[in-house]
Amino acid sequence: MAYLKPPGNLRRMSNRRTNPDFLNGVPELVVLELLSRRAMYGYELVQAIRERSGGELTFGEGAVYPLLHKLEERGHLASRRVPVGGRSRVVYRVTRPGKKRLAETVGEWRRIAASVQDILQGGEHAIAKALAEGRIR
Amino acid sequence: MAYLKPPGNLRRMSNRRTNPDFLNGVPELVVLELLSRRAMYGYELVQAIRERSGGELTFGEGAVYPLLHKLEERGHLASRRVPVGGRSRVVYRVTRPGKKRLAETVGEWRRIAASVQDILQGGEHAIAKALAEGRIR
DNA sequence: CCCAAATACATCGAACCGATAGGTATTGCC
DNA sequence: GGCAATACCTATCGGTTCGATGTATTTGGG
Repeated sequence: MAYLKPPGNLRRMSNRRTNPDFLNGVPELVVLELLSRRAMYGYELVQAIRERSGGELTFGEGAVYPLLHKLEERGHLASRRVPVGGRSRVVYRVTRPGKKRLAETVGEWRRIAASVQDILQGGEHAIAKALAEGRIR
Repeated sequence: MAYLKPPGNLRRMSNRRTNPDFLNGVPELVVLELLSRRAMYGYELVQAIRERSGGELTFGEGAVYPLLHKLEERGHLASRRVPVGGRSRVVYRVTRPGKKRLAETVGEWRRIAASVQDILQGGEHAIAKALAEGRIR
C-alpha cells in the first residue's frame, strides 16, 4: 500500500510524479546519516525518515530499497540477514567508506545550502568573501 | 567553453556528468530570484549566478538557456529583444505568475532545507514539533 | 478461527532534469 | 589576422525519484 502524506500537506501543485524539486541526492544523504547512528532494516528506515523529518520527507519503499541495494553495491553499506519470528529482516549498517562518503555528502549539502541561502537573502557578503579568497575576480 | 569549478574544489568522486546531487530545482529558483530583482539577458545571468554564489554555483549556458525558454513557455518569464551595437540581446523579466511561482519555490526550499538540517543535527525537536502539530502520531 | 491491517521485502518504468558537447555569429583588442 | 570574450541556441545522455505492483508473514479484533 502506498504511504500517503499527512493530510495537512498540499500535494505538489504540478502533477509531477518524478524527481521533485530539491530532493536530488537527499535520500542518499538521509539514509547514510540515519544508518550511521543505528543499523536498521528497510521498512524501519522508511518509517524513521518520515518521523525524523516530522513528516516532511517521505521516501517510499520504491525509493528506499533500490537505494539500499545501490549503496551496498558501492560498498557504502553492509547488510546481514536477521531472522525474526519466521520472518527475515535485512539489516544495514554503514561501512567505513560509507562514513567517508557521508562526510563528503554532508559537506556538499552545507556548501550548496549556504549558497542558495545567500542568494535568497540577496547577500553581498558571498561576493565579498569570494573576492577576498580570490575565487572570483 | 565549459565553466570550471574553482581549483580548490575537488571534483565529484564518481565520474558523474549530469544532475549532481542537491541541485535539482536550484537553477530555476536562482534564476527566478535573480531576475525578480533585475531584468537580465542570458549570458549576463550566467555570470551573475557564479558571482552571486561566490563561484559555488556555476550553471553554464547549456543549463540556463533551455531553462529560460521553459520558464517563458510556462509564463513565468517574459522577454524582449534589445539590439545592442549590432548584436541582439534577449532580456528576461519575471511576470506576476513567475513571482508567485518564486514565492512557492522559496517556501519549498526552506521547508526541505530545514528538514535536512534537522536530520543532520540529529535533532529530536522536529519530532516533538510534528507531534504537537499532529502531523505524525 | 477468520479476516483485515500492518509488516517486510522487492522490482520496474515513466517522467524529468542538468550538463556536456556541440554549433553559429559578432565585437574588441593586440 | 588571430584570439578571447560576448551572446545565443539545441540535441542528447545519463542519472534520479517515485508510483504502481507483487508476494508473504504476523498480529489483533470480533
